[in-house]
Amino acid sequence: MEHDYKPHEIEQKWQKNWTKSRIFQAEPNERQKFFITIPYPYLNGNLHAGHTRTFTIGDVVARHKRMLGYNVLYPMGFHVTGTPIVGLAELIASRDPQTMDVYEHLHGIPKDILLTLETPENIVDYFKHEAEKAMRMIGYSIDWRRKFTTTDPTYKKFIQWQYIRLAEKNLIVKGSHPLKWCPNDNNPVEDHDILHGEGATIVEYTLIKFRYKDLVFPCATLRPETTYGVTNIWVNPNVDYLKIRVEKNGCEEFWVVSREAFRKLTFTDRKVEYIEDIPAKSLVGIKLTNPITGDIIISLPASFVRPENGSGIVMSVPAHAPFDYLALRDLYDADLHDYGITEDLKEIKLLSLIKVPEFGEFPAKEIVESMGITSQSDKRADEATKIVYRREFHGGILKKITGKYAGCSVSKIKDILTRDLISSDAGELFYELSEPVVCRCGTPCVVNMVKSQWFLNYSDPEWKSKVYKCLSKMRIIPEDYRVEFENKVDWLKDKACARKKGLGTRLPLDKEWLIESLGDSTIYMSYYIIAKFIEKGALSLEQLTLSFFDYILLGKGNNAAVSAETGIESVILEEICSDFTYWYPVDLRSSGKDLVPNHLLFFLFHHVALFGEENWPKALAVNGFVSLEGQKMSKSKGPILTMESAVRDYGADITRMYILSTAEQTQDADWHKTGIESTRKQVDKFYSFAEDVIESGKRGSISSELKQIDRWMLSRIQGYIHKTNIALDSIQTREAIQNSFFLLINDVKWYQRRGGENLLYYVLDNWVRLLTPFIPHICEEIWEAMGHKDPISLVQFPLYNEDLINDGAELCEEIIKDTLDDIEEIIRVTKMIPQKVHLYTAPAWKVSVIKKYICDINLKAYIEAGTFIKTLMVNPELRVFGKEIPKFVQKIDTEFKSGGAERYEIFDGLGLDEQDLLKESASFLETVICCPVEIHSADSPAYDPEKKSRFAEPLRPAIYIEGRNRE
RNA sequence: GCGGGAGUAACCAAGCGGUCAACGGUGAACGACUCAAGAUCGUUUCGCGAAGGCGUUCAUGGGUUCGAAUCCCUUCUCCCGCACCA
Repeated sequence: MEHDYKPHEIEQKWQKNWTKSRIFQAEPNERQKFFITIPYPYLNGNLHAGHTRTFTIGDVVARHKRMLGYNVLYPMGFHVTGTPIVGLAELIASRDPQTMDVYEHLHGIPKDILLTLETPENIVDYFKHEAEKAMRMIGYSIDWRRKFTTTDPTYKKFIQWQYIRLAEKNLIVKGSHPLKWCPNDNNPVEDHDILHGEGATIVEYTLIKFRYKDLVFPCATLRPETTYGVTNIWVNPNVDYLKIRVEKNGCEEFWVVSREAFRKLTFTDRKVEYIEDIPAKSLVGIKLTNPITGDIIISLPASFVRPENGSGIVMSVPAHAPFDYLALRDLYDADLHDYGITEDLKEIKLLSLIKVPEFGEFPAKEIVESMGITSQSDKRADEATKIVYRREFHGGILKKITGKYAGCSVSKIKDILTRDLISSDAGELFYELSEPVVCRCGTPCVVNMVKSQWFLNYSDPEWKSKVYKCLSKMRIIPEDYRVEFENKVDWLKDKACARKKGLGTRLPLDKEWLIESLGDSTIYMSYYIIAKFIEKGALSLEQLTLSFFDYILLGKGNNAAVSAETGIESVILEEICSDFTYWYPVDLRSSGKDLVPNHLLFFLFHHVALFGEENWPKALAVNGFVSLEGQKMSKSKGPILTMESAVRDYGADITRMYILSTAEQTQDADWHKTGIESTRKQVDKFYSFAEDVIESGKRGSISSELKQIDRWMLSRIQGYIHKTNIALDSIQTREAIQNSFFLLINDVKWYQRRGGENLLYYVLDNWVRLLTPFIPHICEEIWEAMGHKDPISLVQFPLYNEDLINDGAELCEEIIKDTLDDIEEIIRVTKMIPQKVHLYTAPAWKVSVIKKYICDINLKAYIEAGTFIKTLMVNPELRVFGKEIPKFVQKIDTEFKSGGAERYEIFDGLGLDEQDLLKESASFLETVICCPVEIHSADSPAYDPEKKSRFAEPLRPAIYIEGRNRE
């Protein structure tokens, strides 16, 4: 063992050693297996601090389980399908300045190599080597024989099998899908292509088709149920309206909409054609038919109607919509003869259709009146609308007027009603952006209905219910994420699963399309098992037939038939099959929390769809992100810290320990230079401790005679072993490092300070094993220096041994430490230089009061202080102290009632005299405070000039310090 | 808007009904060692205190409780996701 800790030398040595000895190459055996996977990285850049956190968590769990005796498989592959790598190749080919800068300086790619990364293939080739190199440099215990890349022809065979089988189960369907669209670029827009409107979403409206003669007046609404309460419709006299021809599913209709609405409709799944302009004025005052009630209603003018929203025509529900009520009220006294309206609008009856506890019959009217809103241009009308809508949505029940829907809650009716409206041709669906979106090219975006897309049918209720079932049986770490997963399963809708651009596998049902890249990474954990055989050349591309995968993954068919069909030797086939049976299912999939609503969800969906329940995954874990000095990382724009550069600068062990100690579980971690620097010092301390212990040559053991401090150390280390194991089991890496490192190192310091040395070797022996999952290289080095031949990576992890827990020893140390702290506090406060310290143990009467109290409370569970005092006074020996007893009882009463009695019981059980304890420790106290210490009993103090002994209490000696003033 | 989460001492960050003036780590100050520096070790780091104590704290304002950083409600602030993108 070298005198100075040189991380890189040690790390290279052990990495070579591990590779050579193949100790992380996992093969089935008689031991229990543990199959842990982490999502493989997407290779459009080097691995960074975020990967470092997630993958290191995986490695720590893998190493911990391995040391607990499990047969652990921790494999890794590379994800390259999809568009970003293609995009990156284009950017590099065109020498985009920002890209060149970020990839050269932050990803650390040498300029001459960077210039060659002009094709996706070169990029994949380069980064997969870099990624493997980085993961080897940081010491992950990965079985590298199983690596693969998602563009491997063999992998594509696997994915095709997956999609053929999904299609057979009718989980892949063809349909239309609304997309944010730039009409100028004629392309979908993603958030990074947008000038403004990033937050915009696509909102599904229902168009209610009011009719007038042969014309349709569509009104867009989010609340189709309110159609039952429509009293009129609104048109804005200052807006341009058009008559258009609309064709959908072969049916032709003529609609009246605003000019803006016409433009939007051209992008929907309808054929539309301009016929003529219609003067707005001619639309006011006409009588239309409500398509679901058959009521005849009038059209009225309103200024709040905006041509760009919906169709530019609005249906009016004055009982429930404040704007409608206001607009109607504004017209009560207006002269509408111009429009040919002669009716008295006050005659229009408000129609109430929702019952809601907070309001009476006409919520809109009530709120407008109570808020004192004056007109439709009042700014508070928006607020009133929100309030009414929210109340009605959450607590509203439909009234009788809604016919067969009466009694339904408003929050549940929308989908049902919409479906009914569509089937009766009273309504249609219409998608609109929640806020204006402008493309980078300056063009306002629209919603475009893309036709004939391939979808994964995630909204299938049966499929979902299987996922719920799977979730309910799974362990979710941390448990609070379970709700999140359940919500997301609920929220997931059908998802387009094919694309035209990028790298990937062709969709078997339609070779025009490529399988979308989130869909080709859902069950690949099973492929790791096959990959080993492909890597060693036991399987050729042609042999990977559908029946091969059926046989291996689903257990369908039989060996002889598959062997005959594929030409794979029967023995090999059997081996692959039994490997799969042994390793599957996945025992733990651990990932960053960003993958919860996508990858992890799909991982579950595809598993439950294809595999039998016995092969459904067992556990999911999620962890937080990593930021750099408070800044969010970005692969394409920086800042970024690569795994390799962190390891190069600080070493693997230090990087590993730092990234896992700085934040817990789903908390985000912030990478600070000062933080990792201090970790370096900490690891260094551990190294020198180990070195000192080894060099001293002393190997005391726990079977030799133990002193108080030894028993204390023994007990403490057991506590940390216990907590570390528990923490690692629930992937609380910070908690695990706190216990196995920081708290333990502090105790070791105290142990040595108190003169402990007998157990130093024992401590090291446990400690080094405890830390191996986190900092494996340095631990191997120390383990070897301790004289062991076998790698520590395969040695038994320390297990909790309750027999070594010694509450008494811990209590005694606590008394000493507290006494020392008290003495030091007095010295500090009085600013004196101590000449002599006198300690007084408690008088016998206080001890007997406490004993009596404990005895009584054990009998009765509750003690009333006054009664207790009376029973004490009966005893003549105690009666002598009658004056002091009430005060003392009061004190212990409050203390004990909040659970403070335990310490006394423990001490009592020791059969130890406090005098002896203090006398034993006196010499220690003397060295720390640099003056003599004398122990007295408060019962008969030889020296007590200031009567301090009266403060003595059991487990808390009184203190009197003689000192001189500081000059 | 919807859904999830967070606000703790100089900073990072645990705690999530009594053991809490609140783990641990940074940073800072002082002391020990040293010719000195670094490393290391010790002490302190909310306020007051020449006796181990007292007082005021865990975003905010209320409430529940014998007892709240911890439970419930109000308000404020911040972060994340909302999709066809990995």
